[in-house]
Amino acid sequence: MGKSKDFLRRIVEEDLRSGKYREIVTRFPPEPNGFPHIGHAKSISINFGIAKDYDGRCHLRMDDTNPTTEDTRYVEALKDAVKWLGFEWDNGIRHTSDYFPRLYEYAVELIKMGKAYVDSLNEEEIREYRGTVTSAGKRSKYAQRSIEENLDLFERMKKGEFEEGEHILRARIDMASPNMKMRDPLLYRIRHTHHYRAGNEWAIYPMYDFGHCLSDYIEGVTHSICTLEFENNRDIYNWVIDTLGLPPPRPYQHEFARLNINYTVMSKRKLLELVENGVVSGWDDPRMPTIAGYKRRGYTPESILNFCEQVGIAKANSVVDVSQLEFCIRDDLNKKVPRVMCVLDPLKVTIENYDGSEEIDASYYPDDVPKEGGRKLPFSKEIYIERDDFMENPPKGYYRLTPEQPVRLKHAYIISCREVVKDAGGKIIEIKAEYYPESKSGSDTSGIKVKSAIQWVDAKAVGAVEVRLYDRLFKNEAPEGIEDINPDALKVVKNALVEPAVITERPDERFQFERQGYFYADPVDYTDEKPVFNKIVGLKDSWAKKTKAPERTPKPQAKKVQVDGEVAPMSEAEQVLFDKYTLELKLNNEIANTLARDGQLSHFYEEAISVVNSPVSVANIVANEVARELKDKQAAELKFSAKQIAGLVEMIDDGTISSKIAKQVFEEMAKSGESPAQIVEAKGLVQISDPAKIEPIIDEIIAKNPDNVAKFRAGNTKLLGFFVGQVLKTTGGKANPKVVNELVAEKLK
RNA sequence: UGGGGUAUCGCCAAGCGGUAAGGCACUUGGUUUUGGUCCAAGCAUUCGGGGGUUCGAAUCCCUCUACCCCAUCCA
Repeated sequence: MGKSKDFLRRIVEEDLRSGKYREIVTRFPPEPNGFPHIGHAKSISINFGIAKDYDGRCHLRMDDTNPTTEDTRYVEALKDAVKWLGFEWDNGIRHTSDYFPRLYEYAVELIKMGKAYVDSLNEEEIREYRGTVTSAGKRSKYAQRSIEENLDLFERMKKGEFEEGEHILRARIDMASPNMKMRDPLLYRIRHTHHYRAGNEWAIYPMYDFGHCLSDYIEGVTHSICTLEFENNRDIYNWVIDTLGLPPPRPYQHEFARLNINYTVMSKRKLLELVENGVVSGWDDPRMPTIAGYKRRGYTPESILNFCEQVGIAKANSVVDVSQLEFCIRDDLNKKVPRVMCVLDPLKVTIENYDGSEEIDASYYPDDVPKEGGRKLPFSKEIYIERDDFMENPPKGYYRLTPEQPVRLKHAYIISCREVVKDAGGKIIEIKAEYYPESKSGSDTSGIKVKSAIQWVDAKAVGAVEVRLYDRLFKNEAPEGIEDINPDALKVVKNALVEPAVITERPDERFQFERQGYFYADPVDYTDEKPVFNKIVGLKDSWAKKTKAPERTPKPQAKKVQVDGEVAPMSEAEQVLFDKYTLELKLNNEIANTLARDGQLSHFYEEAISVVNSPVSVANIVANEVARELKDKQAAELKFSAKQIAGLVEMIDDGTISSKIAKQVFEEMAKSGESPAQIVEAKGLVQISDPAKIEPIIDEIIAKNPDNVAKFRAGNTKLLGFFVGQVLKTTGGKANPKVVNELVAEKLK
């Protein structure tokens, strides 16, 4: 039952198994031009996670090739993020800028090979010359320059003799490539800018496509994992390494889908916009999807990592529901943090029959959290409860305090409402209540049944704190930018009332405020004089769900109509073939169509039927199996011949082998080029059709799977396949499936 | 429009010719001094559509459709 591995880990395992690499080296290569967000966390979790899983190493490398946008402040944020998530990078932080000298040498080498040239077109011309996605580009006249001239120019570019934009180094690949990225990509540009690390030493800086692959190579990276939008860049990645002829081991690039979450934005540009426009208080605003933001909000590294694991790694663009993230943090905090009481919107309750005061022992943790610890709760005549824990005219199903319904004060006594005091405007300002002395929590002999227990705080022993209630930053599921900001994403409660132990004992930094949610002592603004708590996430609230109208209406959304496009008409020659196949050879339309439209296939087919007179069987194999092999190969590259296919068909037709075995034989043939008869002989693949041989096997399988037999008899006919499959498996695929099918159906009746 | 990708439940996501995993969300019911947690049950006769091959297809073949990426001297 081994848990299924993601496709990257599968590749890594295969590379290890095949001996391609002895040790796995990955890297997390951010550009230090912004704060890392939860999408980076996914990348960190993948790269460091894989290195950890396979006993390899993971490097942290600043991909700092663009001096105009990068800054050391972001480097720090990146380092913090990785550390906070609990990972250690191998042997010091690395920088692409460390490799500038070596990168320069590689570029020179490319020039010497005639594979790179200095172009002097201006920016606009370069764009024009590149062509469009549907039309080829044309090469610059400067591509004619001699190697010597290129060398000289490039060196002078490096020395800073030219203005920005005057010259540029390009690879000489193919200006007509269908892959736009391969149309003589830019390798080095001139930048007279101070680099935050390299200073003013360089006047030229490598482009991503040149610097990245080589940095990976230099570091001995084996698996260069990046996001989907770099798929087109993979060709350059390989081109650079290949044409430089770098000795193995060399890295290979693999792409996965970046993380998206609804109700949030994930691009550095949009995040920067929020910061610069003051929509949020900074990169670490608790509403930001940055790692710094989540950290300040109170998320734990464990919850983020767990989230990354839950969403998985695949190649399909997707948008994860934010509720998945919220689940992860609740799930983590539920088993970790102390429960305390805090009243956000206080309503005074005077317990008229209570005098004096007492301290009540209360555990920090509910019974289902196996942790020790507790505190004293001061209790007296005057307390505060949450305003919405009392209703004068409650709806059906309301469990809390009403004029008719008593309620328990969590950890303390049961109270009943005796009188509702209102101000001139009719607003309730106080409840006068009665308590039951014998109802004390833990020694309740009152026999009174209550529907719920609510949080409260003692009026005299209360601490006023600031509580910041955060909600999702955007009101739209797929926000564009500032116009979609949720105006209620932050509500500040200036004077929330919290029980004293939270502040005096500080048993933790994170708390569950009972019945409300999880909260975090703000690491920046919290002081003893003015404690500040951030709401991390609310508790699940099935009452609120029932009360409020469903906010996301199911939206029936009529089934999308599938439009069927036009099929390109056949050429005359194809039509002639098609007619011949259907009319003369009695092929069905689909097979005839497939064959007739593909020159290679029809050719192959004609050759095969000239050997064996079985047009339909041959057609089936050619149109299905041979077509697969011919997808990314030329007919000349095939290891097998039409004649061999004919031989295979003969064996099917005379019953020597079943079509299932035929597939197996075909695969072997495609790989080794041996004749079908040889393969059948060597592997003993002759089919077993004798019921006397098959029946005992069926009996055995039936005996071994009584559950499935019962299910089958109860009407789950799909299970027929299961039994047939089992029989085929035990016979190594040799049992005649038709016979097996009949026998199994018979026996299970 | 050329090229490169991707389509499995409301949202993620396994699956690689033989019984459609799992998580989130949702819906019931039970436990509960948190309307939390926990527990039990229910959630895809069907895998973007249509054909074909096969005893058997989400998986193989053909074809159509939809969406994403590429024409920064960004990464």
